[in-house]
Amino acid sequence: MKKMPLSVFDTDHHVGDTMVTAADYQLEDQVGFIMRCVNQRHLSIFSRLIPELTPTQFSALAKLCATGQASQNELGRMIAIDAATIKGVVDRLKHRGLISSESQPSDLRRLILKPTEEGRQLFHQISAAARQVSEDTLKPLSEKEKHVFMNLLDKLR
Amino acid sequence: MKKMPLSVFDTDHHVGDTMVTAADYQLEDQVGFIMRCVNQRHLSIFSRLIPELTPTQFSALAKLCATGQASQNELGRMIAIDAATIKGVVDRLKHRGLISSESQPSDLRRLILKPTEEGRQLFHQISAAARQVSEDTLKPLSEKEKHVFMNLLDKLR
DNA sequence: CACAAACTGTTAGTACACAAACTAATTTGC
DNA sequence: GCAAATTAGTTTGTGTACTAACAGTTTGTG
Repeated sequence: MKKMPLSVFDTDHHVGDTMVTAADYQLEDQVGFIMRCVNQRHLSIFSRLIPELTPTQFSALAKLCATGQASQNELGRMIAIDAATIKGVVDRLKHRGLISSESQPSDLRRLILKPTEEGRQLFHQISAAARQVSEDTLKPLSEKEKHVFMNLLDKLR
Repeated sequence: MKKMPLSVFDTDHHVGDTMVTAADYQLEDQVGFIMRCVNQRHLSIFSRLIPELTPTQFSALAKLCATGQASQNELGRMIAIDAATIKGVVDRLKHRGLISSESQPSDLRRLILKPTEEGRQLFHQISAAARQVSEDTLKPLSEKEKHVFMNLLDKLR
């Protein structure tokens, strides 16, 4: 289904009393809608290859392993997660013993986060799978298409 | 702070026992990560132009206006939302008087959903803004790039 | 006909994601 | 030097989104 040529988008609208019709808005052609679908597929690939963590949790752990340490808000900013959300993510990672936190003496507002040894080990264990997730997600595209797509996607950031 | 050049990304890793290091995984180059960022931007555009509804609620209403009616699960399937999630979406739309539901006599399991007159009016009112959302989201791309991007995105669905 | 299989809707549980409102600590600007 | 602004973290509330488990209902097949 949905294989009708785009050049034709159904012209059989217009009833007479209103000029706006349902037919001139095609939900399944909208960026947001397709992105949500693509994201669903990506999520399913991710949870299959990396059942231990959610994408968000992995992002946080990966960034923390890369930087060594960061405050909670700082970590959120680095991976584009707002303050209210990062709290829950950090709590869950902390609860599982993958990261540790202690308040910073020079600024008592700050919580310094660091990956634990167990956290680092887990990250190293699954980082190969993480690369595979990206590869699998882009699998429907040719090498050239992948490059073009990533380039355009980056422009929409 | 954190303004150290990326070209240097901490090379002081490597402990000796494993070959996998932190530096060879660049979070911000991964499809999933960038898609989440693009989605954030899209969401902010959407809620600015259409503060009345969330993208999911709008999808449901739009599809229901396009088809006239559908059962709850059916509606979910049409817009790629699972049964548990669509229930909440439908409940909220119903609560706001935008759609109505009645059980289908010929199959007592089914709830037949229809947009109310108010729901149809709202949809028609905001459908122009909805098109604008897509346009604004893709604004960073040229006409040619938009076409290429949508084509590739569709392949990843 | 009977009964297993499939389907519809519901609930509970987990996990983002963001807005708004709040406290506490620090930095700034006059 | 001190009020104002900013920053860090927390809490609450709303809205997706998916999994798993469950109760009715319908249907296909033996």
